[in-house]
Amino acid sequence: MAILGTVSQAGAVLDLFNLQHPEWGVRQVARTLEIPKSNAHQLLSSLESIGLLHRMVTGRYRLGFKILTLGQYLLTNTPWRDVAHRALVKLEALFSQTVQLAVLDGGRLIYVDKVLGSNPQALKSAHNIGSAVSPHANALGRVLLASKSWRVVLSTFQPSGLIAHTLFTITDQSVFKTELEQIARQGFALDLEESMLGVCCVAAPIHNHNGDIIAAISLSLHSSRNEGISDFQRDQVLQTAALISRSIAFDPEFVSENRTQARLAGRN
Amino acid sequence: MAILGTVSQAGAVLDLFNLQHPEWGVRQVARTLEIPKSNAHQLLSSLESIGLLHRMVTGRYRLGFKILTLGQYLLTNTPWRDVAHRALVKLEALFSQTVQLAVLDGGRLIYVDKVLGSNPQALKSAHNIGSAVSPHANALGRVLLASKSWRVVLSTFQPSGLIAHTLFTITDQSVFKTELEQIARQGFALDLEESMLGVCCVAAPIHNHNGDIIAAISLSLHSSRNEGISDFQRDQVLQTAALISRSIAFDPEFVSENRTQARLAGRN
DNA sequence: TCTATTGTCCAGAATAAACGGACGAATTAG
DNA sequence: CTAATTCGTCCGTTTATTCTGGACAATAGA
Repeated sequence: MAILGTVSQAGAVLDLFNLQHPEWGVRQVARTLEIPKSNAHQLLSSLESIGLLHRMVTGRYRLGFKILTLGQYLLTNTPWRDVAHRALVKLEALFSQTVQLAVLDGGRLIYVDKVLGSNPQALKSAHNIGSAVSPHANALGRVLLASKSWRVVLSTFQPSGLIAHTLFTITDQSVFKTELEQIARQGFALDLEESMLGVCCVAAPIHNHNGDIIAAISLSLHSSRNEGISDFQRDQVLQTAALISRSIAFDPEFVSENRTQARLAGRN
Repeated sequence: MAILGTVSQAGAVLDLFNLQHPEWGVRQVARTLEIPKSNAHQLLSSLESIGLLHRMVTGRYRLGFKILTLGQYLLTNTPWRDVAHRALVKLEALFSQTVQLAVLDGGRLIYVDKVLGSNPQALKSAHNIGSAVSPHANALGRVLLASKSWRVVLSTFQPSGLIAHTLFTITDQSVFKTELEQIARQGFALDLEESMLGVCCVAAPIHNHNGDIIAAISLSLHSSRNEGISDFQRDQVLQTAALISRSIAFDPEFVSENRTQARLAGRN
């Protein structure tokens, strides 16, 4: 174990920067993190020196554009994303409804791709690439959580608990646990107006060649809790996810990629 | 001064991850950075704990998806990007040629937005959002460098020097300095097949309300060094950049935004 | 099955980071 | 226009951390 305290603090500083607080000053950071001003100043200027933060002429700090570069590296080096994108396009063509792709990282559901539905009534409020939300009130999040141990799942909604988004959101832990077990058995998750009123989703997991769940896709549509999702829609989402999983597993490019690159890099 | 050594090293580790090397192991990092294995292990696991890296089941590391989230925060909190995007759309509609938006950060030119030209002969090899290139052989990069001191400019192409991309790339430092001085005087930069054969660009700077150059836009088209860019095209790019600058300067949302948010945040 | 390489962990030794205060500059309030 | 507050920056001392090399088990390869 043993995590470097300095890096941990640098991470805490980075976590201060979000949609509501795009810009931070030295004393502001010091107050919020309850550390001396000198320490906050060191952390901010150090993070600037490695490009993660950008120092304004006012002496205040914002996120650095280098983050975009790292993000592009990440997206480019995630080959299953291209496979999934093509499959999502086909799925959208079938239903004219919004489809999305997401992963679970750090206990948060992070959207990685989307295709907006061409149907005029399709969901247009889809998340941008990089949007992070709590996974519990979401078909995508739950289908990804279903493969994790209950201990890990618990940590994703601590300390705030299962926050209700609508009156249908599951807020009881034991009910939620039963729900996850059912999702793990049936291999897909439903969201019946639990994240947003009038919106229902179905999500299915994507596996890599080891059988691990690495991502999930979903189909979202305006529907009531009673109407829900049709069996045909659900099956098509499941089949699309299975198709993506198979492409990843059998395409030699993906199976061997990690090892090949590791070997090449090791030659240095 | 005084930059935290631990953060500096963490930055060096982060910089290892790029398009060619998406995945790194402990000993591999230790060899490359010439640090003990234990140290590399601590840095990697610490960077994972703050979400910047993701640990594979093999024990190797990749960039973490949290970076996408930070990138989305950055893009959302860069309001002039929306203003510029609308202007870029109009510029593309006028010429049907590819237009791009970029900033200078950490000595690198980083692309922030683009609109691909609808003309079938338009440049389709535009950079993705987040792409980072050396600024010297590029109209966008040079118009941004022109506002910097020569000392800063020098540091952007050290230690490799002015690398030639085509036979027209300026590789002599004194010639390059003269070129930058001319760009600073005339307020725009040309790229006549210096970055890619058969491609010419014109770029103009965007100023904020303080007069600082914060970004630049460019128009790219297939053209020979002799044909170059027409005066009309150049003037339209200049006018578009000026329009964006004025929108930023006079729109009260942008002028007061930083201070307002600072004040609100300070109330905590 | 045997070998080489990997990620992980531990305890002493070496060094960096944390801290509080002082300074000048910038901004706000009167 | 002036005064007072708040800001970012810097420095020297105290304190705590990180760094290092080696041993271990697990894994992948021959």
